[in-house]
Amino acid sequence: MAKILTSRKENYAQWYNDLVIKADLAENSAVRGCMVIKPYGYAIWEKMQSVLDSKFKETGHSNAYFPLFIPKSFLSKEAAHVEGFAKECAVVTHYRLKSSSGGKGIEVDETAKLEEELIIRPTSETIIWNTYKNWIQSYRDLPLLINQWANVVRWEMRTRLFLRTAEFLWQEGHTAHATKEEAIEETIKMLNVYSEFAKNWMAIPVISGTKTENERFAGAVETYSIEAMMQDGKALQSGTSHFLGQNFAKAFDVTFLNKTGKLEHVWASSWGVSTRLMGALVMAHSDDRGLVLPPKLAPIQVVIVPIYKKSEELENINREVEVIRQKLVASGITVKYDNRDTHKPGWKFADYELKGVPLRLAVGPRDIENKSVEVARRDTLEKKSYPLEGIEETVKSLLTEIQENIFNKALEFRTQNTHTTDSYEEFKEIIENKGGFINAHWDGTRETEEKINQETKATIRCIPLNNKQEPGKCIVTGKPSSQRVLFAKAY
RNA sequence: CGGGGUGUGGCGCAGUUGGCAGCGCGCGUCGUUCGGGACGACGAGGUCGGAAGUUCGAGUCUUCUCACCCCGACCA
Repeated sequence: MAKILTSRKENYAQWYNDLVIKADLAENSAVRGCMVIKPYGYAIWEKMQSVLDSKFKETGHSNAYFPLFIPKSFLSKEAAHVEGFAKECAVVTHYRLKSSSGGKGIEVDETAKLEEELIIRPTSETIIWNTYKNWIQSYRDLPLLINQWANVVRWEMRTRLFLRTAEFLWQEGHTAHATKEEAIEETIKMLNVYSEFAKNWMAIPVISGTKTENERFAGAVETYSIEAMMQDGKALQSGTSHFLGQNFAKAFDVTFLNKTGKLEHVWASSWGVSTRLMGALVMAHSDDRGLVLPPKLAPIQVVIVPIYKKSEELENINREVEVIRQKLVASGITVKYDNRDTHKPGWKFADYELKGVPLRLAVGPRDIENKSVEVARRDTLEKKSYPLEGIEETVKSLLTEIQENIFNKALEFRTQNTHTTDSYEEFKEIIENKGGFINAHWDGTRETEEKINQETKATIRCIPLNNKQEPGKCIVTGKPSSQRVLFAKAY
């Protein structure tokens, strides 16, 4: 087999890059830091979108759309928020071009300067809260449960396909509530939507928790996240949900009359997942031969490849496969029959493995003879013949099995790479040599977290929800601690 | 923003002392092949990132410039 991917062992980062490009998920564009998401990659994103979108609808949310541009003055209304995003904003300053004086090319027309500059949204809290001000007057207008699917821009210094790009796609939910309790409940409810999605659809186990002050969203009172472990032991924050308190309501003066006729500021949440999930999906399951996709998110769940010598044989196989295909489609399975005669079977095998198609059926003269089909699993690379009779049931249960298997593999990997220690020396040694997650005691201060970060590159990923309360001593300062927190190097 | 590197057919690269722009993959046509990335023959495709300079002559030397990549600080 021609080796086309760098192996994970050789260079994990390179493997990831190779894979994203070779599997046709995305490529770098002519614009620095911005990627082109290719049809195959976008198909996966669309599946994620469609599942999440229906979950948002089920939990009572409606979609809407707010502008890409945010007046500069809006961004500065919430102090922490502007502080957090100021360094990575793209700014629109002019609205017209003109022909260059030299004759060729165009240049900015300096006479067309905007009175107020526009920020390309790094997130939409400000424009949305400015709008909510007009939508909310009474407790009867609450809760307000809105989501938007959009692109945002954060001018990142260094970018990586899907994991960190200057422009990325995401959804951002923005809700307004009458009480603090309700807003917190919403924040956690959506965090749970994310964690269930990660587990049940992406087949990635995640740890839900709260962020420390250092890692908190700019403008939030509390940030919750789901953290996943990648195959190199690093953590990937895969979704966030923020309890915003009354910060934005106060900044944008969003008030409502409660039942007793008293004017109050509303309580808020915001939550989002992005195309970064694509990166998580790639890095959680894939191997040196290519992508491994969970059946529930695979654009093609089953590919059928005909094996033949002469064209009469192909006609025969075509007829046979059409029957199989219809049975599978009737069972709700996404099937592709690839009978292109421009590529050989071996080439197709390798290509669909690279693209992570969960199951591959091969149908040749031998199979027709034996009334069987050769089925190859992408996750285990196992090949086996199954009777044609009842193939749709076989495929269905294999797909279920693959979905479970890759989740279990990811869970097993995480378990094996999660450590517990009470010694800072050991902590350093683990981070340095083994990687993975570490549960350790921490005194709760920003200083200690920063010290650990500087000395080891590890950060506190989260304080897990429903964490076991367990008195101990901070691994650095020895000060008392009531629980262990989750440390790891992160993307 | 600091450090390092690279720009030559679609992609990956070679190009010696300055002397006819090459190789592999891919692409096209034809034939033989087809149960794990087939092979042969023929063929198409490049103002060598850009500008200026040195020279009889520049992919190669000089100056300037642009772009991208990698490593760090920052970040979902």
